[in-house]
Amino acid sequence: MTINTETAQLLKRVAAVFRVKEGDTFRYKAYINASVAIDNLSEPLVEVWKRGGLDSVPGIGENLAAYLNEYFSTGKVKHFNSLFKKVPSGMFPLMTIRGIGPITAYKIAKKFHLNEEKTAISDLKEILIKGELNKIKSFKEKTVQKIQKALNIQSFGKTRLPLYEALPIASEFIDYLIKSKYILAAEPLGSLRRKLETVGDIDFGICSSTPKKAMDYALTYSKISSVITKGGMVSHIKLINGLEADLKISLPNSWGSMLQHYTGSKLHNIHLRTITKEKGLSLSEYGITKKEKLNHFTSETKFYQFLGMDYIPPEIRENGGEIELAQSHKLPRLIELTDIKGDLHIHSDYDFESSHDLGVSSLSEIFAVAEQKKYQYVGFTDHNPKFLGLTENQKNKIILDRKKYLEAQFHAYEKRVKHRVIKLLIGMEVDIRTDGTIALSEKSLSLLDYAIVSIHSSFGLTQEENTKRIIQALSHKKAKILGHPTGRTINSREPISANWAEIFDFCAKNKKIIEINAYPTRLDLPSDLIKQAVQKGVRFVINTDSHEDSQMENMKYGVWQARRGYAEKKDIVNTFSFENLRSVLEL
DNA sequence: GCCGTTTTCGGCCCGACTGTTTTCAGTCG
Repeated sequence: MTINTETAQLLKRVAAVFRVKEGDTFRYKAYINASVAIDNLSEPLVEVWKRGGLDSVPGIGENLAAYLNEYFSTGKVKHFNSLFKKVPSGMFPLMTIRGIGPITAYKIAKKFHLNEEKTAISDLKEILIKGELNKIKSFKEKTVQKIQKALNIQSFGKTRLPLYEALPIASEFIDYLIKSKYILAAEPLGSLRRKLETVGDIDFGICSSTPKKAMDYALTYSKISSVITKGGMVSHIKLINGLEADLKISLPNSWGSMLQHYTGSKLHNIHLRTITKEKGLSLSEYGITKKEKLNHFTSETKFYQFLGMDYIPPEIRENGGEIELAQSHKLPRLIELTDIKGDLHIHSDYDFESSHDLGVSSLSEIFAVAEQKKYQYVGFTDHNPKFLGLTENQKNKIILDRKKYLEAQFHAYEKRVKHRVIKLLIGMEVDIRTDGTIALSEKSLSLLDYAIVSIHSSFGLTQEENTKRIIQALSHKKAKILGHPTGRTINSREPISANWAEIFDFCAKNKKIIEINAYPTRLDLPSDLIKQAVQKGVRFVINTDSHEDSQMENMKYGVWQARRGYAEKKDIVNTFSFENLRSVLEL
């Protein structure tokens, strides 16, 4: 479990205690909001804490910042622990079951003395087998059945699905939906539409003039394993791969409002409604109510216009200041996939045994894809030779041979194409060693157009050590780009600890470029950090880190990530013409 | 507990769905 999931869960538990013991629904909501905000954060909260930025997280104020400070310093919060003593601990695991909230969980845990977290779920199963759950007043047959059903389909410890796994699942369902004559349009909503790095479940919006027929059609999709709830306009299902999905139907005249509503984020919508409520407006998935008249919207653009705002792209609807920017017409013009003019991090098929993780596609295969994408340049950056047994001269010869190999293929390509030639850059991805030196000699470096420097080992150094090694590595004049900066891999490796503000300041001052690595399991930098770096005037390059030609399609993931970080075309160097790029790389 | 262009008190998004209810509570997103 990541630090953010863990912290979000802690606050959710505190919220539950306020709900059941104090009856304090507002404090409950405050804790829930903070919990949601933390869960949506792409940067580990502990890193935010280290740089003193806790209160910049929406939903975290003075008090929560103090509690979290205690939590990260000592590993516990005394105030929270005294609250937890007021309830049986067994209620907390029960809350992870769909349909069981704080109140139901408390009733069950209290009645059956479920005081152990570890056994609470199995205890509940036993209670159900004995048929004793209806001993609780207000628990009739249907409630018992509902809990039984939820337990049967519960997938415990489920992790959020990476975006690249969720997207094809969603596309396949959408393809099915739009085949129906009753369905006019269908879109994935929620975190998938906002292009979050991981998604918890998938929401689908369905536009139809005949909702009942549309819903019946949708629910006959062959890959649905169970229908959890079924309503006229909303149903909740589980797909055979275990993923849960919500289906929401909208009439055509309110399609825009519905897209807006279910795209969220939750905190974006809450903030939007809070500030418009003061002007006598009430917002819902059906439209905007003003003076008791409901105004319908067929598009989101019209919806935001009615509120006096510019259209806010889904990728930044995270309650991070975008609403105020839209009100003052100062939203950034986010980078688009079509702005991209090249890819500077591709692994070639040059086979040298002393490297690792070689590419498999030839230059002509890579250039064929680049041609389709109308790229103007491609940069090859294989890993540096790593064998300890090699002398510097031997390594240098490898670099030279590789250069000749790529140039020979390039000349062959040049002869074939007459009209427009894609430019070739020969770089290398060079390790940043623990001590901050880079793993290639001056002589070898001089053979390269540029070096991407990346951390591939010793991820566990302290914040100070990592900051120092990165800045030192980037200080070399050939080191133009910091590759996959945090080293994180989604759902598997935590990012390294580093003082990013200091690194960003260094990069802005010394014109070093930070990579937004588009490889779907990396998506590195996280969007929160991109946003900070953009504010400091740092420039980025969006690279696919491709090891075969098909992976060049991953560029879109990097662009989405950049958009989530408020990056514009001018912030991304591989939107530049080749001449401007040359000047940025000092070639 | 959070938050602020009617700020340091007094509010706190909105609706669907379900179940146990004759008007509402709980959960979810």
